[in-house]
Amino acid sequence: MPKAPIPPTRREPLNAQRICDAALAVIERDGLDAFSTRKLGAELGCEAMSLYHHFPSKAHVLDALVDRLLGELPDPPAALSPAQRLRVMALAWRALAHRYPQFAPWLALHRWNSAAGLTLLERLLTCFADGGMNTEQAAKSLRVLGYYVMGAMLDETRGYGSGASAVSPVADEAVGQKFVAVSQAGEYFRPAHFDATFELGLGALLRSFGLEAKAV
Amino acid sequence: MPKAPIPPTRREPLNAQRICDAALAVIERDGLDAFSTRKLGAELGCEAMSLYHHFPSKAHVLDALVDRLLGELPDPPAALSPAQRLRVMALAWRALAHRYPQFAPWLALHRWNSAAGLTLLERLLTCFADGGMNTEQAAKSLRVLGYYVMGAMLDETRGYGSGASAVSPVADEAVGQKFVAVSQAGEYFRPAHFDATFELGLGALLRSFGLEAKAV
DNA sequence: ACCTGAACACCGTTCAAGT
DNA sequence: ACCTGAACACCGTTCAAGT
Repeated sequence: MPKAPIPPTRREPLNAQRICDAALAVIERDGLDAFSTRKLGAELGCEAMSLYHHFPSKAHVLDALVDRLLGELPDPPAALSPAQRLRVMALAWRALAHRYPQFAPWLALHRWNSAAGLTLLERLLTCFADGGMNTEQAAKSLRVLGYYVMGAMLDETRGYGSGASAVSPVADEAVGQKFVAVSQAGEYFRPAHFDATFELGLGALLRSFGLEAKAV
Repeated sequence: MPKAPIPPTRREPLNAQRICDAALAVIERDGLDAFSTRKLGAELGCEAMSLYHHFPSKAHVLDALVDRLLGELPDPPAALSPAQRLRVMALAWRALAHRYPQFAPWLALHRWNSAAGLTLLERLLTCFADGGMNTEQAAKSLRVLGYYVMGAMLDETRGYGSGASAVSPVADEAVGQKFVAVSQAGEYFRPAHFDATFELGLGALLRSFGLEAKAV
């Protein structure tokens, strides 16, 4: 007589892909600070310790997530000018932060020294070189553009949830009375203005690079 | 007969100032992630719980630190042009991150909705207004400049210690072989070039704002 | 008023054991 | 090979108690 079939409640075996999917879901649902190996295990129907068979640490899971998201970024068509290609990549990079606002801080602050990150850096540096820059100009311009996009990603998303706001904020009424300029400017700090504001700085920086338009 | 004097080992009573001093010392010594209320208590020679008599939570201690550091930022002389005043404030803000690199992530990501923060925002917005901008232009330009400075602060300091680098970095030799442009650019990513790189973007953004020079 | 100690509900990770 | 359960060394914070 054959053995009884395994109970139907027996779940799929774990793998890196499923763990990453679940991690991103937990982070976007509960926030990055509340993300723990134990909670991730519960989400997957296993013990937290089972994860260590697929990743050496919690940080490795988050890094795998970064690599996956970086790998999704587009390679802009070569027909575009260098400045246009840089614009496309900057906007796609920023868009990732808006798609995963809770994960954004890890995404933005992570160094691009993984394979996917280095591939992107190479691609970006090529844009500057194609625009006529030498190595030094390209490296510094890349850094400048990176500072700007990274700061925007963090500033635009931190309001969404993860609690980096002051613990003892000044009450809104007091702001209106004592900080008139801030109070009036507040309207333009809202999400409705994010795209236009980002474009303002992005355009200024790209123009300042003086990249030669590539013949199409 | 009078009571015996209190033993000389009895320490100073706690106060907010001493707690903040110790917190900053612990953070810069051990890193922001390793900063805990228990460790702060040990540094001060008291139980972790004693801190709660002076601050309602650990986050409040860190916020008090932000407020103190923001309060140290200079108010540039009115004789300077609006663009020059903005430059002075941007550099002073960035300099704080370099003075306290471990604390920099909290400093940079914290919203300026405390009294000290709002005072600074008011001062910055006044520069844009003095340069001829209306409320909308001033608000958006402030945001743009903030993105840039914030990103630079984080990017320049994260290498110093708190471990936001990839957990599985590509080995240096492999970078040299497979990512030639990145490898060559690496020289210009070093701290020796931080000031010049930051100036590149700062100058570009300030010029793009088209602020009128104020007669001196 | 100021501080303590035990306790609660969590963490990430190690280790020996199970199947 | 893959997963588990107990355990270790931590967290932030609550609470009742001490002086």
